[in-house]
Amino acid sequence: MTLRTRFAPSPTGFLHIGGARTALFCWLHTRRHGGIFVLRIEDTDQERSSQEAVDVILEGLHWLGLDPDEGPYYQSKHTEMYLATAHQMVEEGHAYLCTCSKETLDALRERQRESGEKPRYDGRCRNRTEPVGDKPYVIRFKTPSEGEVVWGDKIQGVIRISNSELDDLILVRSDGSPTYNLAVAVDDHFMGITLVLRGEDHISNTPRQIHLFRAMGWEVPEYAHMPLLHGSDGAKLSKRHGAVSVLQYREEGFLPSALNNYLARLGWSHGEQEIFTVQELKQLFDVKDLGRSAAIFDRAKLLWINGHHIRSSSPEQLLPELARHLGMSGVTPPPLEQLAAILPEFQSRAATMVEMAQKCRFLFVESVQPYEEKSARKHLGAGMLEPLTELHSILSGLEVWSIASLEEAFNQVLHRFGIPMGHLAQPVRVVLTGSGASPGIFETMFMLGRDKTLHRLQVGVAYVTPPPNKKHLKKRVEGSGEAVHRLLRKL
RNA sequence: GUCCCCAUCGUCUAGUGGCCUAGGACGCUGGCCUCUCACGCCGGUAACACGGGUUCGACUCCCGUUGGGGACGCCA
Repeated sequence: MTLRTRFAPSPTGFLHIGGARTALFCWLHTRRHGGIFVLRIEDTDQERSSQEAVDVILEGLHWLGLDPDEGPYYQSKHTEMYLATAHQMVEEGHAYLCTCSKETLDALRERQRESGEKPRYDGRCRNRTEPVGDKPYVIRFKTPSEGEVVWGDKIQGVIRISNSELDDLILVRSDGSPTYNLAVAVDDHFMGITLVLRGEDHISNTPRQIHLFRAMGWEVPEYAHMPLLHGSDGAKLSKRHGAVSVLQYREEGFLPSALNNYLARLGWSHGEQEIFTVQELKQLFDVKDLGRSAAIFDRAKLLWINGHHIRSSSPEQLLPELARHLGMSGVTPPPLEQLAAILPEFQSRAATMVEMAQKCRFLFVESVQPYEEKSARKHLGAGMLEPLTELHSILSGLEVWSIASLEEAFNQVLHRFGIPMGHLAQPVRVVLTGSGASPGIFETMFMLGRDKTLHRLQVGVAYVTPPPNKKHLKKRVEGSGEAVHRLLRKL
């Protein structure tokens, strides 16, 4: 029998990182074993489900590359099938009609909790097979009162739950709609699911669903309950931790390959390997190798892995994202071919695509002023006037604008003033990029191009020119350059 | 409260009775490289929760304690 797994989110919110991990493990395990990955939308709760949520989940899965082989199926379209199953169970004596009101049940639970018992329905309607007048009723499953349910969980090992722990669960609500456990069992059966892989918060549902399978005489699938993902406080990931949509990670400049890599390493490992491509994961991942303890989400390591993937990605994979983030940071991104030329210089300098956009932004803006204050104070003293002027002069006369010629020009200035490399490179860097950190200075000048480099040097010269008194300045202004005009206006 | 699950460095993990004075990775940190920032390279920091067994020998097996998590809905 071919393996069939399913990922079954309920569309009551976005797909967060924990759900994404469940989907990833399901998908990877299925890829590894040549099975079918089914997507099923669990929208039996019409009140809380929404189409927007479905769309966002689909988009998130697609971004991660976890497209289903089948589906999405919608449970809301299978209502009749669920109800037919429930009625068959009533007919065959596996289920009954319960007319107890919510108030009655709340009171019952309250009493049980107080006396230290596990809250569960007491079965007072157990023999009812017909409605009582027009009194509203729900359909309940008649859980065996004796014995226990045992299954060999592919991750957790043998789990046994005593039937005395189980409630007579509601199959159909008083408004006639099916509930979760009924819908899941029916769908898992009719969709031919052979392996139910889900979070361990579903362990308590498993014996209930197994009971439904048995009552209907269906073959019970295999189960694998994976440990949950926890927030930094050690509790199940929730919105309180700022558990956000996986799409938020795209906005923050993470690569899907990196997110998959990181998520896969939470609860799973392969020797001492840390970096995996999706291809490798598809060949290596198996749920039987999963650990049994919960893992805490660690953004620092995600960042490191993301940096790794950025470094090992081809420009083609990165360019559209770089352009997108540049656009969002307010600069008009140049054509992709032009971006391709500069991208390699930034691959080793960014942990996220957002960071990369920030770091290469200086190439595309009109002005890099105001300079980063600390760097300017440190590197742009009055003493830089002559070296910068000299460099500008030599660069102006350069016939070929290349790394080699720029280096040669630099060396001339260095030699003439007898200063070390750092004493010229840093001031030039601040003047060209506005900050004290950038790719190599020759590469920076080369990428920036002749016009922008010369212009920014000129602006820099003006910046380091000691503030003269106005009279003196006015005299100089006659027939002098743009930069001085600007300086005058500033005074 | 009841039931279920878990327990190795701060975090992710390797470890399946002797190879462990516990290995790797992130982080933090010292250094190298160096025009800056990264990358890269070399080094350091830091853990078997506790108590009983079993055994010639326990991180590894068993029991208990403690701690953490999950589940107890006409939510999924």
